[in-house]
Amino acid sequence: MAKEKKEFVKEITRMEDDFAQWYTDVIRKTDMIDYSPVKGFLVLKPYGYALWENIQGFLDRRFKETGHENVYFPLLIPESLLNKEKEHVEGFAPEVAWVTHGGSEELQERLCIRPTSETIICSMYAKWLKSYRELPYLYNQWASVVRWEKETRPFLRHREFLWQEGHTLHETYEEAQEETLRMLGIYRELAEDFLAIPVVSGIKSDKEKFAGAESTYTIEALMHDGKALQSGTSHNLAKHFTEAFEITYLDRDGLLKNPYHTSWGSSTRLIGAVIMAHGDNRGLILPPRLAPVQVVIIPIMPHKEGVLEKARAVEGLLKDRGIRVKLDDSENNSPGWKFNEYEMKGVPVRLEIGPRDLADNVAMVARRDNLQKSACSLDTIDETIARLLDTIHQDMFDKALKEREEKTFTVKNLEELKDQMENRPGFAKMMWCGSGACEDRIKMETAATIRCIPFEEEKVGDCCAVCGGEAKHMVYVAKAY
RNA sequence: CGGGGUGUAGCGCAGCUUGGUAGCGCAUCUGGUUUGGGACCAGAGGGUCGCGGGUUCAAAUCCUGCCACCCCGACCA
Repeated sequence: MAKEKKEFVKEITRMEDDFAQWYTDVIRKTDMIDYSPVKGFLVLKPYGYALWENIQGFLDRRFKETGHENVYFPLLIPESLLNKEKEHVEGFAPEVAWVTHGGSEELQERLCIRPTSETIICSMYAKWLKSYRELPYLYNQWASVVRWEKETRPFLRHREFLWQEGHTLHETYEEAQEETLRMLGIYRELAEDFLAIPVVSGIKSDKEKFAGAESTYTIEALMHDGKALQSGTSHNLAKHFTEAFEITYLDRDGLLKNPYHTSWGSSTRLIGAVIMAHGDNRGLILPPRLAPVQVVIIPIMPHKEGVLEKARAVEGLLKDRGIRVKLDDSENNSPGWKFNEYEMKGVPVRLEIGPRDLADNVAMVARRDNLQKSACSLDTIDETIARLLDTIHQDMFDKALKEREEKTFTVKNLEELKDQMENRPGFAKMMWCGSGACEDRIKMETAATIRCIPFEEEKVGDCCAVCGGEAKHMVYVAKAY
């Protein structure tokens, strides 16, 4: 048996030598997903879906608070609609899936499975919008989209993923811009205040922006392996689509005008971000506000007298506080097995209650994030745990921020950038002249990309790190998922 | 699309060189003993050996065609 134990430890500690392997191991062992018979499509099992539900819950609440309503548009988009916005179709055409038959009949016009819904939504907005009095349109939809990716990875890139996409119309450019930034701000809140992942907010370069957008804003997070993950995007689409789809309204001045347009989205990819930004070699570490189970109580009951009753009482206390708690009183597995199981699944807090604790009127409290274990009086346990969950959130955020800072360097030229990307991957801060040519060179020579021009730029030099010309912006560069 | 590899029980694999009863570990089920860091004993169930063809008295094993999946090199939330 000692041998089995050793193998288990070996398997889960692969992170040091192979991050990708560690990532898929964690996902497999935590029973979040399964792989479908169709390549690139994922089955979300209860534990995986619960994570998404909690993300949905946070976003939906914030969307409603900012005046948005949920709607639903169809899965299939006629080819002619997809083709209306030129840049958009060029961007998405290579990766759309097509429906060509209805029953045994070949369709006259083939239908694409939405890779995103701008086109179908705009076609309906064109029909609906008449007057400036109806503006703004503030709609969001929860849906899944299909993009026929060549290479897939669980949560980070599949051919179908769950997401939300907001699509709004406004009277002025300024209003649309304000909306674009407001929604990016909500994504930042989600990442930092809910998932405990620090992010860099900023604007995408022209080459990296959404197909059909005037400008694209992003939040970028850094993973354990030094790669960046785009974790939410918000686009100011200006009139690109509203003109192409002839969305018009009669304004106060009696003139027919095209409204300004935004769209913004975030997806199940965020679950991948949580795994890769917080996990360790024992498995998942869930931030408390996301965790489907925040506290697991493991009764240790060689003789059972009183222990289970006390565990149930504690469960009740925590539930009354609104804490998501699970009492695992199954007798199939040993306490040791349960400890490992819930650590692997990332449950933030574990309570152990056994005869020894009962005698002292305490419970053992074990934190998942730093693996510390201490005794806690049963009299004040609900208060203690409630506070502890907030502490854990903050500590996880601080730790992730510290890690990001340790992986962020300023580079002065292409050589330094290349060196960083090869030897100590992470974010590089550098100056950039703004030219597409220099951007291409970065990508060609280092395989990294400009992640964004941050809102908070620092002047880390005077000239472009690539061409030496006059610098326009400071940018974050990294290899990306 | 080019290079390499793998298909055998739910999962992970051995067996193939040199053809001859389908095997191991985990998981599952039953009974019992256990329970403070992945418990133990005893028993049981579970297989078109990826698919098709060929050679042979006999094929998981040899030959052949096909299929699927994985890894490495060009696009992407």
